Amino acid sequence: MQQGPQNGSTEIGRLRPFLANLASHVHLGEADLRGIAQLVTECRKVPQRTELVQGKQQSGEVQVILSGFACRIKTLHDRRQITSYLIPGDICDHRYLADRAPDQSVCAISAVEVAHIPVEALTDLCERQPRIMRALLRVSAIDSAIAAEWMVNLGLRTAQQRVAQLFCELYARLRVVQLAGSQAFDLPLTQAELGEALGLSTVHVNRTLQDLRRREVLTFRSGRAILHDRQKLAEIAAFDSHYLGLSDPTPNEAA
Amino acid sequence: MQQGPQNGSTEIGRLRPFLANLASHVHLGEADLRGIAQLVTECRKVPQRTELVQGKQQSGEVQVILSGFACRIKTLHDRRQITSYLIPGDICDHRYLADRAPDQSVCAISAVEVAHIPVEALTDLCERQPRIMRALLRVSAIDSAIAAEWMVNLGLRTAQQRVAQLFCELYARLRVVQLAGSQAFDLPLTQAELGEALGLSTVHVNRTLQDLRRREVLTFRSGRAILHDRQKLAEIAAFDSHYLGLSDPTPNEAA
DNA sequence: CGCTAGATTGACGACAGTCAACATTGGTGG
DNA sequence: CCACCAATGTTGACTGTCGTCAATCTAGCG
Repeated sequence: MQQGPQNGSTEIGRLRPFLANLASHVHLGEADLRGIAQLVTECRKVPQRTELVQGKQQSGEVQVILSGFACRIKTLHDRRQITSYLIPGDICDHRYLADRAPDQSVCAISAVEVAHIPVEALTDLCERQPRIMRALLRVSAIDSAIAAEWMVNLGLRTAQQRVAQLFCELYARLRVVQLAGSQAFDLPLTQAELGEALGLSTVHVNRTLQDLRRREVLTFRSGRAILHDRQKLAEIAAFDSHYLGLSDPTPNEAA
Repeated sequence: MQQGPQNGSTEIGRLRPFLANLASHVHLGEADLRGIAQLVTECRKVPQRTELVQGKQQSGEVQVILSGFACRIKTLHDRRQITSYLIPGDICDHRYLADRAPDQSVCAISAVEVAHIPVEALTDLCERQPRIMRALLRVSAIDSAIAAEWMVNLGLRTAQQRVAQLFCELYARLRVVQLAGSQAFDLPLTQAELGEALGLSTVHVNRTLQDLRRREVLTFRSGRAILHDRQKLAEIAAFDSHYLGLSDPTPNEAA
């Protein structure tokens, strides 16, 4: 069933977040999953705070996060804007779809495991299995939808609402890959890194978090988020999960 | 050479902005252009301030802007965030790539002409002509890159810089479709609409524009922008056109 | 035990929002 | 041709959210 130490069903285990992510959009069979798993040429561990993908560089590979957290970053002068958080199951960048490199870099926030998949092999597979193609395009579309929601965040929400929105989003996304409990999840971010995503200063993030904590809505401490009152949190954020394209709330397959 | 009153080479003329847009990323031959033009089933005129695409609705067609300006919009409570401006040659939304509707609506800013292309026909063409597929994916990738740049705008630029950035971007994009002169272009936006894109209040947009005018960098008045000092404007914005993926500065074909 | 990264606090200032009045423009109809 | 109207642009006064700076606290770690 496998072709070497790197391929086959053992890979399915490691790739689970990615497969779960894809399967949450388009139904994929055993064969599809195995097909994808076999494309993985390399799994590597990357230490905290390392660049996974460089800004203007071209590579023939797609990188998929298997464990840990990363983010896409754009830099202006010497300040950074985090344009998205990448969680297990996410594709580092979708530039592989178009053969040109946009100007974002991807940076590991925690220690991260990534799988490499050669673009060509993936393209071939997509041609044979349109369902897989569709799943990948869906993932990419949702990526854009998240970007749009973040613009709303930056453009018209207050600090409170921004923080609340982000935690609602991350909760929903982490649920998909089974990395969130019913009201808590691990999130190895510093307050500074939250600020870089939310367009807020570290100090203000701190105060906002304190306020939410005091009101017993959300506690975020030492890398762990506890959503005491998801209802209220969603209210504050005016959160509508629609944009995440989660049709089925909790896929149980392969759990 | 044509198959009816709606198809064939006459369409090439009207579709020129779209074709120029595609061709600026991937080289396309006469045959490709004709192939695309023949897919157009309908061209309609849409009055100012009309919704072109509704939020959560699915349609089997791609809509392309032929003339006029539009924008994508997300709404929070009763305030709007413009997530992108659409200019002639742009595709209203890329949801056709994934078979699921994100939650943005598209709204005509000025009177607009749009061409409709059935998704299926386009998909078929893409399969026969991978170059066209690649061009479409490139366009979609640049769309994402613009979104990321707007996040930088909202997240870490000041009002001045935001305005400057936006005008730099629009200038560059309008150049591609031959809608900008050497230092001026038409832009039928109100200051309020600028504010909705930039995350600024109308009043503040007004003051910022005044300041840029006073400093003889940029004049924006009654729907026309004049870039008196593009150099300085780009400096203020810290503008780097790289993200727009413009390899060749001024394509002259079919001009 | 001291070091460092991260979190927290306080004081202060500034950029941008809000409100409300007023001016200008362009379009419409008498 | 002018009067009127609505939409857009402009201005001033005031407010508030949030940024900056800098000091202090805390916890993990060698």
